[in-house]
Amino acid sequence: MGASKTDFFSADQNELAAIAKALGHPARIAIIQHLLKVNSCVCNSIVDELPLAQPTVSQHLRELKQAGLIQGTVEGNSICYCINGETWNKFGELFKTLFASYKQITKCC
Amino acid sequence: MGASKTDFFSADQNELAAIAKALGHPARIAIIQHLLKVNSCVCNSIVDELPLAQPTVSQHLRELKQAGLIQGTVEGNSICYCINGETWNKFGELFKTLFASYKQITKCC
DNA sequence: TTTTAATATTGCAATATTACGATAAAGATG
DNA sequence: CATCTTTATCGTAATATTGCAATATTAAAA
Repeated sequence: MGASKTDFFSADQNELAAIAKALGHPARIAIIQHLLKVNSCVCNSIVDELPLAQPTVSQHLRELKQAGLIQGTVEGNSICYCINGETWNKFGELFKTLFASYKQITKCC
Repeated sequence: MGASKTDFFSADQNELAAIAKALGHPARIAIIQHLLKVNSCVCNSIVDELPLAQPTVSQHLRELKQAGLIQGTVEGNSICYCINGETWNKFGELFKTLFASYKQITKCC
């Protein structure tokens, strides 16, 4: 019907899916890559980095924040964003585990 | 407008986003985890593993296939699915690189 | 050849996402 | 205080996703 049946999946599965979903848009990948590149808190500049209007960027930032991937701190009349190190590393482990749990199948139909 | 402005982002960013998007649903995470667990080709059983109707599962399988994460081979009157090892490892590297490129910030606003 | 089994496709309804103009909010600056 | 700057929120339109019943497809089995 349009709404995901999240109740029928494990918390684990829903969490992984939620992070992946948050990363599932090129604008949000671009934001993350920018924050990783400058490796510090960034105020103003994010909107200028993207080919999107300010309200749209603000919306993407909120989604990344809700997923726990980034954090924003009020600094005067602007807001500084950066990667949320704690959750970033935690999520990195989750994905690492997921991808690493594949054992090359030698024989397959 | 509803449609992502993919044209304005790099191929790199769109690819990462596309994989993340494919993994951005608990049912698809569940399918992937199941395939990783059994570590072989699986015909029939995927529908039974999920709390979803057969057409819905078929749709999720198609999305995972289109993203390149899994592959399906016709085997008699059924179809065997498994992780696509080549692309799986490639995507694993992409995510590993993304998550590893974070250097812990000691001082942040 | 009819039936059965497994999977895909179609069509549709409900909901979510994406994008942006307009506007609000909140602090800085003159 | 008036204004500017920066960011968030609201409202809304366009499009995408999710889910399933009904149906089609394909090959095995009887």
